[in-house]
Amino acid sequence: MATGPKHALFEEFARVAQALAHAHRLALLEQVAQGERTVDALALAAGLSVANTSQHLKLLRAAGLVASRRDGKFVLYRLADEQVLELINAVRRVAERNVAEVARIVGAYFTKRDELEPVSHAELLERLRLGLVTVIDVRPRDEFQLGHISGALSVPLEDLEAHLAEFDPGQEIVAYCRSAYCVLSFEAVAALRTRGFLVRRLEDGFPEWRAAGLPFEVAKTR
Amino acid sequence: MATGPKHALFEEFARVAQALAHAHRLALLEQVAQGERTVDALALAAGLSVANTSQHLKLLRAAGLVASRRDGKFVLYRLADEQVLELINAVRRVAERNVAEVARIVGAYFTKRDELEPVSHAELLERLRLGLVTVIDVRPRDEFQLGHISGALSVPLEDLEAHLAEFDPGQEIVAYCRSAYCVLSFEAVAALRTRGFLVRRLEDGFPEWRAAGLPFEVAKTR
DNA sequence: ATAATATTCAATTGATTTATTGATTGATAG
DNA sequence: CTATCAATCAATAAATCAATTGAATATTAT
Repeated sequence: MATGPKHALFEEFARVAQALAHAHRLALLEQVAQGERTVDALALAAGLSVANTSQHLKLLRAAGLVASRRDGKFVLYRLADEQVLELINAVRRVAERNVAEVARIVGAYFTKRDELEPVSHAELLERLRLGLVTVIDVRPRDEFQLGHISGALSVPLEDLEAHLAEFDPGQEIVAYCRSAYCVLSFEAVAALRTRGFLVRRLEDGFPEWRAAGLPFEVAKTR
Repeated sequence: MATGPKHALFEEFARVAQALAHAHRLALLEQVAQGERTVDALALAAGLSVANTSQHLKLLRAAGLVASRRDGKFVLYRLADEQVLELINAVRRVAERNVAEVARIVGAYFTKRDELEPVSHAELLERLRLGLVTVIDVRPRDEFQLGHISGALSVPLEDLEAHLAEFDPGQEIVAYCRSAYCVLSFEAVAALRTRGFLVRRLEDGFPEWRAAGLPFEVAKTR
């Protein structure tokens, strides 16, 4: 049973899964999913050394999860395609449903801060169209500039205080971030609720919104 | 960046991916996806020692990919749920699209034997309803008995010769197997074509058919 | 109880993976 | 051409994983 085309394919599939099998690489993939980033920027965002980041990225590229191109002195990495986003979310869904420890972490850190249901893509799209919501992007500004939901305001979590005056207390706020469990949007929701705003989270992050073909904008080239 | 709930979740997601990251475990998952099997049966099917199989299964269970129950002396393993099937197929799709080596293997071993498009679920369902096709299940008989497409004939690949007389040369045959790249159905198609039959493969295996909620039957308890 | 069978566990060995360090390559600017 | 900066490579040590072996556990049949 150790030979034949089927086993050869399983070896390749295993290599793809292996590439996902490290917390740092999942963190890098989350970053890369926001848009093209340099190795340096990714290393900083993930809190890793540049050499280590480079090696993880190399492995991700060999597994077909990311692609890269050179732009002058920089090498820019991006997600290979949208199937990769689906794969990552498939892992997340299985872990949510079947791994007790995930339920425990989510229960302890996340749901208490966000008792209301998150907003779905469809609902946000409709309410945006009707002008009923303020959408805030709580990621760092450079990620906002790489791409954001059309009409969203850039309100990095650390600048939240400074933007409070801009929000209409009568209008609902929807906050979004990098992905389903990105902490920033949970923190933003908690902070705004204590100040009396009506605020909910988007069901998942910007990459999923873009992959769904919904309207987004890009600010600059870099 | 090495602490916090997000990192803890990534560690858990990585554990799920890690469970998929071995060819033997993917082979075991494919078997388990056909229906409940004993450790012994799985070890035999995968060509592994029982102890080794048991340890791989333990890891798969810890990652939430399979579940088990004891029935007398036996422990029966099954897929944890249908999300796991989706996860495995998400890995397969990414590998097909983005890993050159997969394209090479598929090209070399598979597509040459099966130049026609595979039959989709919807098409097979319709043609079955109209009585236009003979559906053959080319897996070993015990897998057929664990569950098969309603109306399918059990024609294990090694018994194919003996069943040739049963087939109506004027009617199209659709062969299916365990999964998208299960070799058996490719071999069956090749063998039947050389004998002049009109025959195609189903687009993927029995587990996907069942997960899609399409009609299937179970032969015996074991 | 005892034996037989199915599975799991524990300990070992060899292989693979990860992070670090420092050297090297590739590209640009002066 | 040289200096500089971004990224990669190479070598190493620590940690983890995989397969084997033999012992241990759980269940059934005698």
